[in-house]
Amino acid sequence: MAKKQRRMTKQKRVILDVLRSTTSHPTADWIYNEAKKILPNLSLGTVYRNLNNLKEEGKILELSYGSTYSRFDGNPENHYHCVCVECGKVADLDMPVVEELDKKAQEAQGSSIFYHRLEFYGLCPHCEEKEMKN
Amino acid sequence: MAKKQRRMTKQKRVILDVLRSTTSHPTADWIYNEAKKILPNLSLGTVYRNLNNLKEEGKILELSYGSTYSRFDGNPENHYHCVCVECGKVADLDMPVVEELDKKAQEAQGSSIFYHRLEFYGLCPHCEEKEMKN
DNA sequence: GTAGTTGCAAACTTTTTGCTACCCA
DNA sequence: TGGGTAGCAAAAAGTTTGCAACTAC
Repeated sequence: MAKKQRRMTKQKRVILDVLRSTTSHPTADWIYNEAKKILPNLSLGTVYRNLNNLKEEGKILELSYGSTYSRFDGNPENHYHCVCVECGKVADLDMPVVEELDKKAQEAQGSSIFYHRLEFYGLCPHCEEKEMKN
Repeated sequence: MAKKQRRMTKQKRVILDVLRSTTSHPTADWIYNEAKKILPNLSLGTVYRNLNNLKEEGKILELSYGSTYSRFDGNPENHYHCVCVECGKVADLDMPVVEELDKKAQEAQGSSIFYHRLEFYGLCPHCEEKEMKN
C-alpha cells in the first residue's frame, strides 16, 4: 500500500513549532490553546489530525499506552510487558525486573525514583509466524 | 488522612476472580462482560469503581500512562521519561537507551522485539525539596 | 445501625469523524 | 487542477458521578 501523501500546511507548521518549543510534554488541548494564539481560527480537530500525522511521519512521539482505554492486570507485582505491533495483544514477559535502572535514572535526574514501567514493542510469536510465510 | 474503609462485596470478588483467571490484560469492558455472566445485574460503573478500588489497594495493576489523555513529545528519538508521582510533571531523562534490554526481552519471549518504552516514577527535584521541609 | 456500595442513567472528557469549502504541491 | 486539509459541529468511546435503595460488617 502506497504511503499517503502529506502536505505541510501552516497549521501543521505551527503545531510542530509549539511542540518543539517546550519541554513540558503537553496535551493536545494545551497545544491547541498555544497554537490558537498564532492561528485564532484553528480548530481542535485539526490539532488532533496533525498530531496523528506527525506521529505517523515519525516527527513526534505520543506518550500513551497506545490505546484510549486502560488494560488491567491481575498480577500486582511489577513486571514487564510486550505489546504486539501487529495484533495489539499484550503479553507478560518472563524476565526479572532490572532494579539498577532505577539507580541509573536517579543519578540522571538527581531526585528520588521509586520504580519504573517498561514495555517492549515487537511481534508476538503468532504474528511472527504469519510474517514468515509472506 | 485516614484510609477509607473497604468492603468485600460479591461484585468485587467476581471482578477480581475474572481478572485473575486470565492472562490477557483485559479492558474494563471485557471484564464487565465476563463478570456479567456470573452477576447479570452488574453495571459498568461498578466495574470501574471496583477496578479503581482494587488498584488503590494494590491488588491489581492498571496498564495505562496514568492519565486519560495523551501527552506529546517533540523529540521523536526514543528516550526515557520520569513522571513525578506528586505533581504529575513529565521530564525527559538524560540517560542513554539501554539497547540490551531488547535483546533480553527477545530471549524471554522468543520472537522479535523492535524497541521499548521506559518510564520512571519518582519525585521531581521540586517536589522532593518540598518533602524535605515536612 | 451505618457508612460504604450498588445499579442506573446522565454527565464528562478526550478523541474521532462527516461534510463542505479551501489551498498546497 | 486535484486531492489532501481546514474548520465546524456532531458523534464516539471510555470513564466518572449523583442519587436512592441496599448490604456488609
